[in-house]
Amino acid sequence: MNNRYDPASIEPDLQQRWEENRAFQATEDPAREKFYCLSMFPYPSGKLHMGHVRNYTIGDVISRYQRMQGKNVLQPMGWDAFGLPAENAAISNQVPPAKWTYDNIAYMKKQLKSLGFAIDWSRELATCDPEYYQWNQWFFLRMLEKGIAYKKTQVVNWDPVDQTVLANEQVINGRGWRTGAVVEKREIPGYYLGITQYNEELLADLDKLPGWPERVKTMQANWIGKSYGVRFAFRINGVARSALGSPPSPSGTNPPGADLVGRSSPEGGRTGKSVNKGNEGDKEDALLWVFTTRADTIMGVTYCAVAAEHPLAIYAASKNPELAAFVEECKRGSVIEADLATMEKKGLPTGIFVTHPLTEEKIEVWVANYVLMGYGEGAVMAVPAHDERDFHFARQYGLPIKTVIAPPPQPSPSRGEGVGGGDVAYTDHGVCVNSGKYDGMDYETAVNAIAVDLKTKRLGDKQVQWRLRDWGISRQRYWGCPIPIIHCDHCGDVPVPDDQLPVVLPEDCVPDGAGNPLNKRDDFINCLCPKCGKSARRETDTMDTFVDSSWYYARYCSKDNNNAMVDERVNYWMPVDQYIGGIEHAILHLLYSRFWWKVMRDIHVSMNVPYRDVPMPQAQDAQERPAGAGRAGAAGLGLVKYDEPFEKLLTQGMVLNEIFYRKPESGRIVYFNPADVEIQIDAKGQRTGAILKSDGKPVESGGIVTMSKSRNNGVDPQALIEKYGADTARFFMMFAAPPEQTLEWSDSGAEGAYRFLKRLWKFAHEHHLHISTGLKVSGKVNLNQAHPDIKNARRIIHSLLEQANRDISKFQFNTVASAGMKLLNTLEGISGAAKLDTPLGGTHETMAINVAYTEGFSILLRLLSPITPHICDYLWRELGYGDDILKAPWPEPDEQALQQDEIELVVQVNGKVRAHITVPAHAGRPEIEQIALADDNVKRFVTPENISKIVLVPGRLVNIVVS
RNA sequence: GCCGGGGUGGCGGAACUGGUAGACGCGCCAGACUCAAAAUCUGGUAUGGGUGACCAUGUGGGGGUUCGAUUCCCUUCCCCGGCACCA
Repeated sequence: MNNRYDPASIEPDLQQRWEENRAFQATEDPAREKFYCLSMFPYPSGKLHMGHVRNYTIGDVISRYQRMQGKNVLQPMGWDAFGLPAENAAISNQVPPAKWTYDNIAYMKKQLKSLGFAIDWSRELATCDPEYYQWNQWFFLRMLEKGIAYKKTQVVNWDPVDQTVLANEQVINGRGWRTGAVVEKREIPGYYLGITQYNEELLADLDKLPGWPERVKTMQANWIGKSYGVRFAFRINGVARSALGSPPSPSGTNPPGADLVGRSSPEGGRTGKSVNKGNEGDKEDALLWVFTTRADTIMGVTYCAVAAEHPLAIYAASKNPELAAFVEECKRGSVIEADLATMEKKGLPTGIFVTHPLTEEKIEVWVANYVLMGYGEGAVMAVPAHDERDFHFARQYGLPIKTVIAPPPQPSPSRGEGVGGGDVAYTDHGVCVNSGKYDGMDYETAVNAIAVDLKTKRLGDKQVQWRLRDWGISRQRYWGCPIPIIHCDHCGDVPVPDDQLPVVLPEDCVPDGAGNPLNKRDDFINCLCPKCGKSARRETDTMDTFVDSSWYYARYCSKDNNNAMVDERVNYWMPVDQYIGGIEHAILHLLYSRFWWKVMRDIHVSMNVPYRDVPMPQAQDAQERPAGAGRAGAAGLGLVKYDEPFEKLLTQGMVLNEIFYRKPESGRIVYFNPADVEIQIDAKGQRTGAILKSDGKPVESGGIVTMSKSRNNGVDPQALIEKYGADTARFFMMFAAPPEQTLEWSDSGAEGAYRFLKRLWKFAHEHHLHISTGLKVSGKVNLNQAHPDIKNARRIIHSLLEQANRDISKFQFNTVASAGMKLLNTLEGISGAAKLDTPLGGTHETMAINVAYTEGFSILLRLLSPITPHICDYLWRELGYGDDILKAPWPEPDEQALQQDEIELVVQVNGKVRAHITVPAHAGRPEIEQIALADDNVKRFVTPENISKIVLVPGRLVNIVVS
């Protein structure tokens, strides 16, 4: 073998070998335990970044480890290929998004292959492929049939230049992130998915996910935002129900068509817990419904406030120009929640009064900008004494403040000043006062009593409120999955019939930046109405790309089946045993996926008849299918089993690097790539400054942050692979930090990883003969009777293995890598310690050394093989261990090797380490105490008289307590 | 404001269920090899004191429980992430 480690000469060969052997192609086998290891698929942005390398290395280490544990492992890969960057690239380069995307996929796939990931490429998919997105469309139509998908008109952010809806994240300081145009609020129609129909289950099932990080579950729970309270109504004096008309549905939490004023409970028919709708009939007073979590403060209501979009506000504005102007102003304001939080509280009285349902008092209704149309009822009861916002508003407009809650009887020592009226609202729970019959009740008692009273009057009841809104999936964008709807002047919105699917997106469009280019494609738009056959127009909106990523994990399981979305094989592989990806997807993608999966479980589709007559594609690899596979589920069953798609979740940390910059007197900050900066240090290695290599002048350090183009602190993985090879890149990524933590890039750290692999190679080269000799004579040697130095080295090796096995099962790969390094250090130490002379000496001692090398290095190679597969695979074969390390079993420690005759104990005096003693492994307490007390240094602190106690921790330490 | 996660050498990070704090690596210092440099190898490297064996201090600060605390409890400061006029 070559005496020099040259990754460039071995890695491509091994990758080719794995590919030729189809080493990582997964086949369903009910007899074997499966392990589905999934990393979040990348957006094909151009080239891999360090975050990808980290993500996929973590996944690959887990996959390869599980494989060596004997599991049937599936690790697929695909492309989240629809999305805005392709359109933006198309606009600046005048290339069709499809070409840009497919070129990027080709390049990135090459990069992934060069990293040696154990991926089953036969299952590769791209979401922009009609073979994939046809099922988005098909399933969307099923959702439409079941009422889970629906159309409604809602206020959204509208970019007037790009002529598209913007997500809230895409609006920066009230302007479009790309165009800089002032964003407008617009009411436009779109399709929505009823994720709120699943809010209860999405929340409750978080408890079924012990393998998910706590913080992700917390973030999802917060996002779903369940709160318990009371929903009740004020009678609106002198305003008839009919006067308020039929407003647009304000909130995603409500099913389409719900009536705002006196509408049904947001939980609607699902729970059957319908609240009294109040008095029916046009002549009756209309009702103003509000929701509160603090029904115990209901006696302290001094006004009501409604959102500008609330029908009552609109009604009042129609009679009052000043109010109308204010309502308009509010509507123009930002819809970003964070902005609202800091906005000044403004409001105007409507002149309309309502009747308090319990006190019959007259209460004035205000329009206030702090009330959100999208949450609850778009209207609140205001209790200034016990709510911060109401308090500020009341102060500003001189509205009355009525205290109805007093601090609880038990003195709470930490209460601040101003309790019970004064400069702040008292918002804690307490006891009702000034509340008539409710006086003296605590929070819970009061809420219950008030809810009962409201219910008796048929004006309210307890109610659960959710923060989660339905998921709007319409995008006025070209590069996405077309929504399969046809607009007909006679028949309305008509779903595209199954046998006309897929609605294929024209791939040759070059967007010009103004609106959706599909609107200019008559060949796409013009079609015939499936119902009446007259000419009609195709919907040009496309689906949110989060739709694509909501079920790709299921498609991998039956990727070659063009007749069904999923087939029986999905129930073999799913759920995903381990999902790995960035924390940035903690809410959206993971919540949407959980929702989509549950809908797949619940939608009962008869698949006895294929939806269209398409021949099954020839399976490229003639994969065997389990019996019964081929059609999704049996009639009357959901498409999939199981409640949750992802059993365990690992959220990897970001990859960071330092930023360097200069800020000229005038002008913009200039960032310099760390590769072009030289760090200056003093004699102790401490940092004194940094200079730019090119001009030798100082630059400022801006701290260590996520790698990004804008701050020019990225490191290209390609350069790393080319310089050191894939194994070094992988080793460094695993060694530098635990997977969930942030990882700071370090050039010298990568260099150190390379150095270690060179040493590993060198060791194999130097001890080639010893190892092959050891393999031949291993049966003839009992290592438990070898030289003490060898036994000692073996004990260290096996205890390192023990620790590494514990760590790898916890995904603590940094200490696994570290154990590998220690293992090599130990092996390198054997030769000196045992005075190795000739490798073929033939004495028992020499044979023992050879066998110890053979055993130790075999452990080392297998332990490291998930992290650095190339070098380990190569050396395994080269040294004669076997044909294929991929088929080798995972190493387990030898209990006998862990035994020792003598052990070292720590001797403490009053908890401070004073000596180290060596005692026989099975020494009893008297013997240990005697040896400990005989130690010279111990004697300096201990006299026989002052000993008050001796604590003995077996195998660890002796603590002598002296007075 | 609420909810999570963290504060350990010059740096990244170790420390199994309360039991030797700083493993492993980076950096730095010294030495070997070399005409020299790179590469490689050997030794050292928490801080302060001592020639040294050792001693004192030390895991953000303060307090507690314990024979013994990075680990458990209370309190406080700081950093990161998420949510936020949510009624």
